[in-house]
Amino acid sequence: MSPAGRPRTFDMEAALQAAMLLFWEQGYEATSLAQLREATGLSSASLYGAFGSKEGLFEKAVEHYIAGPGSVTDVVADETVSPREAVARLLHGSISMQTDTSHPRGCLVALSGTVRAPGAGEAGVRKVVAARRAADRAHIRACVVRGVTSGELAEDTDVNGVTSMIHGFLLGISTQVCDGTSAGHLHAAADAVLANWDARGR
Amino acid sequence: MSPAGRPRTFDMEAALQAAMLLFWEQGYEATSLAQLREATGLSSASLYGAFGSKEGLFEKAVEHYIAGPGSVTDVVADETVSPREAVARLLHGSISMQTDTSHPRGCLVALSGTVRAPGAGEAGVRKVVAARRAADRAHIRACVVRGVTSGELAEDTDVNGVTSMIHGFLLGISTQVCDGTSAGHLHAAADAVLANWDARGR
DNA sequence: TCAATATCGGATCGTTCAATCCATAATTAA
DNA sequence: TTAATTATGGATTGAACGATCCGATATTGA
Repeated sequence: MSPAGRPRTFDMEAALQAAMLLFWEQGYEATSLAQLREATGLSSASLYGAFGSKEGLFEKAVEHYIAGPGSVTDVVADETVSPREAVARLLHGSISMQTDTSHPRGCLVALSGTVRAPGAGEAGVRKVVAARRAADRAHIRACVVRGVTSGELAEDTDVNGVTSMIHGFLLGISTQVCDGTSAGHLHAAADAVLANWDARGR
Repeated sequence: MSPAGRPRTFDMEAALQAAMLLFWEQGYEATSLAQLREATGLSSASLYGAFGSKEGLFEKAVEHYIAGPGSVTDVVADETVSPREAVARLLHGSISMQTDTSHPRGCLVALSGTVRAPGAGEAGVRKVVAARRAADRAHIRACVVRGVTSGELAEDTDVNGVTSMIHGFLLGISTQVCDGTSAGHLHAAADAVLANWDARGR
């Protein structure tokens, strides 16, 4: 049943897509409501009626990102493939997505909310992206654990160490892409990380 | 010979230190001039007289950072030590510095200027930190090349790939530290990267 | 048919932003 | 001394900020 009141006329998906691209390109702080209004074609009233605040819009835009381009990292949570294969797809897939020229460079989740600002709104911005980063890390760690139990990795493998190595490289991809490092070099780097995985087999 | 005119009464080093800590903690965009005025104890006139603009102050603060805490990465440019040793000191030194609780977490250079903003000032902010990142990368690459020529690394080593792996991990340290990853896990991760280096020997 | 509800465009809110101006003070060069 | 130059504190600028208000409009449930 439709809710009472005048129905919304704008396309929510299109608005979130436009907002996502803007936040992705410029970051949360540097993106103004005036820009968001122009990009989405919405008035302040519509924007605030639908999302409550700039921070609320950012959260929804991040969710849209995670469901869209950011979904490339979902493969690492797939336990039906071997842990090495999952990590390989995670790294190579992330590189391909982040260097795709049809949208802004890098990863919105990796680049946002990495500094602490005093405003209350900042904490919320930080929380939503940090949560996704923590989830990715947890999935990587689960892969490493699976690798050890399956025998792909040595028994004495430092799980947290290998996890931090892979996750660190993953996070560093974004900055490198922003600085212009080529996809080819990054794919080779991912192979180097995976070679490390192989070298740790018993 | 002293320059003509009324001499400056404030401590330039102290002012840059205060500004550096603020930019480090909050990032360029989220740091306001009012905060910078309070932290440095200077008036707008003194600030603008000495640095010209917020962007100019940021550039000087970054130089102060590079000469101070950021100097830990200088070791990778030291050609008197073996390339593996240089990379080892780079990674472990960076982790120790970034997790030191006597100052903000992470690396100011790695966390700043990773997004493109439309304003003209943004380009300048981006330039100064991106230049340092490029320099670090070049030094890492030189180490990898030295490793190949010295025989530490195999002749068929993908130089750009290994460089991107090491640099990517280095850049990713900052985000991990901001998210609370422990120094211990990161040191173990650095060892994993270095183990990769060793495994690539011929 | 009508009250209640929710969205719309657009004007507008008070605040904060980076930056500038001004009168005064302190120094050097002539 | 005097003129030129630079730094100082403090008031102030116009613009941009995020957010809200308002009258008009469109829909639902009674």
